[in-house]
Amino acid sequence: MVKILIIDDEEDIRELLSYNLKKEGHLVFTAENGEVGLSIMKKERPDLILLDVMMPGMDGVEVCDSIRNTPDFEKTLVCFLTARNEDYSQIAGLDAGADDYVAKPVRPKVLISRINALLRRKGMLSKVAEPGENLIINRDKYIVEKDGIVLHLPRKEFELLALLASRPGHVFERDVILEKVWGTEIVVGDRTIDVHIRKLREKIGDDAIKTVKGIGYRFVLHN
Amino acid sequence: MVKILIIDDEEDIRELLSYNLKKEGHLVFTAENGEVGLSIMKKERPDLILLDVMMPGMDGVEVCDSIRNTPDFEKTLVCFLTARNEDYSQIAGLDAGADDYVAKPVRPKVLISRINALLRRKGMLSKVAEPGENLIINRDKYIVEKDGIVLHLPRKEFELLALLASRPGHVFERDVILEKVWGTEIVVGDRTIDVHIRKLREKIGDDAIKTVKGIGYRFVLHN
DNA sequence: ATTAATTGTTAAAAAAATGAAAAAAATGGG
DNA sequence: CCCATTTTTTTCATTTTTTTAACAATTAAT
Repeated sequence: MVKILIIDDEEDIRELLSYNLKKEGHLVFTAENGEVGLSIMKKERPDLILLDVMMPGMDGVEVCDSIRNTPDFEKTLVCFLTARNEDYSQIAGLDAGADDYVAKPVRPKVLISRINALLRRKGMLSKVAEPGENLIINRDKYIVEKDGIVLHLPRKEFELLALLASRPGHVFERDVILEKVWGTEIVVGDRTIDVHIRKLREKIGDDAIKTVKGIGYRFVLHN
Repeated sequence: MVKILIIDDEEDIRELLSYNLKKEGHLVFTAENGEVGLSIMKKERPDLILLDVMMPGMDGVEVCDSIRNTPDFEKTLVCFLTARNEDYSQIAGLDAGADDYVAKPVRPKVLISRINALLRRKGMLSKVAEPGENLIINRDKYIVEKDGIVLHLPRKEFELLALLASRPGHVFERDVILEKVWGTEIVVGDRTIDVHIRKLREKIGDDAIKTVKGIGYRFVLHN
């Protein structure tokens, strides 16, 4: 389940989108303008915000700016709803930090596929568990299920595992891991990654994460 | 030989690209819209899809989303064909999971070099050995498959093999090898290359790498 | 065939990378 | 503020990779 906030001044749109997203199993909130939207955001902490660009009062770009400047919400996903020819918003909006666009008039199927793509890209829908597989990562609940047993991993361990598992088989280089999990700001020692890897191995088994000496680590399925 | 699917609504473009790609020795399929394209994709399982962004019906971003959502095709290479000023698509499209872009109007030579670069980057051109298919170098996973057996090569050996195999038949001079694999900074003795070559020969067979006395080494196909 | 240059082989040393354990520091909740 | 948990650092052991060095074998040219 993903929390989605719709900010649009047109009631019809809110209802249309809300209906379709709920049908997808998401939890939907709506707001009719930017101010209300921001306050709902702070209360409900949605994973994704659908934001109309053209609105009376604060327009979408301003709202997005505001979101990006609100501590704790810098990384909330924002998807603009934009009229097809609003070239301005398409460029300014990207600058404002939107993660995606959907052109109006919105076709529900398109929207849903775009939202799913976005969530998947951002690792919120990661399902590492195909049928025979044994590890489920639930980014929404911050939970990992290993053979049906629920594990509550600390944040760094969770992020690290989620990253590795996002592309099974792919070798993540140490500096990429550092960048993705720790960010470019924080500088941590050389052994920090190893320690977290070891803790993960303790918890999910030694075989899941392979070392590629000189390069980095790789997550592998089954076995 | 690489299987390429072209999805574009303009017949002229399809023909132009098709003609040029076939001349390169590729196997080409075409589709005039997204729906047809997706169905051909499922049947033919192309290695690469050239996808026009602006099309009536499903646009390129949607098609790409769909590709990324189709089990088994998540990693198919997608290259967008995009009008020069479609800024939006260039950014949203990368996010949508395209692997590269070529701006329209497409110049065949440019396209071909881009495609080759892309295939090489993604390790699809290092499928050295067409008939018999006995050596596959996968840069993403840092593994080498020799007759279906997966080899985990240490870093230097891998880099060395990848370099040599990147241009089968071409003789790499010793100093070029040193520069590409070791870099200009590091200075190593004269026997270092030999030792690595020897280890590679141990692992992938003596015939794969030929010595060219006084010059360097050459990687050869078959046998 | 002899020779000089180059490359192959091998084992061992050196360097690099990682694992492990424990302790210190930071964080967060009561 | 204190306690428990998480995260990072430190140190040392272990393993793997890379390089060196000594010598053998090969090659190309004379």
